[in-house]
Amino acid sequence: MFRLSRVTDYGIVILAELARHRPDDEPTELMSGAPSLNARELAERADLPLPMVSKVLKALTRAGVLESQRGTKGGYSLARDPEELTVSAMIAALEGPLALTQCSDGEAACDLEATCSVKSPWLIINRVVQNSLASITLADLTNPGFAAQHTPLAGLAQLQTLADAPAKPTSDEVL
Amino acid sequence: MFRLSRVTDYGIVILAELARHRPDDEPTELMSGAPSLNARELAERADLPLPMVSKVLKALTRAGVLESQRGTKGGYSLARDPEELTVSAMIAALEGPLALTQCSDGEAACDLEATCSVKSPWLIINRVVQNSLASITLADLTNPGFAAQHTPLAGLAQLQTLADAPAKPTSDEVL
DNA sequence: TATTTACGGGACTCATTTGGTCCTGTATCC
DNA sequence: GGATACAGGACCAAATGAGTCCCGTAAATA
Repeated sequence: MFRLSRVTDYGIVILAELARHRPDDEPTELMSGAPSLNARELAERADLPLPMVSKVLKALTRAGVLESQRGTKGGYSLARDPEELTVSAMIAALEGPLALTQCSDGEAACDLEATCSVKSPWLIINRVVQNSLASITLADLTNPGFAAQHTPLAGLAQLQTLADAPAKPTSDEVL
Repeated sequence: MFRLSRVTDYGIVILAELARHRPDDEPTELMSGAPSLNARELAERADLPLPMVSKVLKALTRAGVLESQRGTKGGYSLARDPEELTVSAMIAALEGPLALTQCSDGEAACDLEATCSVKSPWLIINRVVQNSLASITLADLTNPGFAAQHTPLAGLAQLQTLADAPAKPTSDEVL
């Protein structure tokens, strides 16, 4: 059905919560570096089951999107600024590299490769989608004004915007 | 893994075969309307198992992408010109409307709707992807020159092209 | 140092989806 | 009327996904 897994769906929600929590942090933590929330707090804020939230947080930490702190005052915090974390990077962290079809992920050439004439078009499509997702950041997701700029009928204007504002490169960019 | 099903993958290959078959058709069929290939012939050309090809063809016919003819000289033919069939229409025909997450397909509001702050961004992402896929047609997929224009590093140029050339609207456009 | 808290890395179960096949019915052509 | 080919399912095995749980380890505190 051409959709991403629920883990990724939850992950975006959780990351948005973390991004929203950054600015108005408790003063007592100001000197200890990045503010953080633990898994339980995030599960409550997002109203999601704690085990799933914990699972997602672990995956995001392993992917380098989050930083974790163990112990009594432990928790999770963003490894980068929300402006530098793209949607494509979030998806890649939680689902692996974007690849719409088997033959477009670079591995395991299918047995049709010699005669397959649609391979490169799929690669093109992959790239277009990838660029689209790389042009939206976590900061955009938590910016109330962002959605208002993109009404349902403004699709082409959105595309134009994407073309004018190149995607920010990230270290874990794929494809 | 953010990929589409194998049925869709096969479907694109099959549609490409049908599109490629159109121009140099046997003269004997010129007066009988659109040229056609039957399921067995398509399975052989695409080197795919016949039952799967048949399944895909039936789905494409039900979706209105193909027209079928029963009987001894039966087979399948494109319902429209390749220039008018977009990639997004093909995907929609085989997998249903594009919806990356549950909350973006318009149905069954999830129980987080009241507090969910990332819903509209997902809608935006959906639309951007949709527009990208709607800008590439079946004719592009079978045009050898098309892939050459889009080298792996020309992602942004591709986006610019999309913005300049608005997507062709189709009857089964979704979202 | 003992205890508590919280992350790390798994294994594990259950339900759903997917990939693939097959069978019966119906329309068409000769 | 017989052969061909599409229509529409049912059906099954394998893979995937969602979700839970357990045990180990690190950090802070009393």
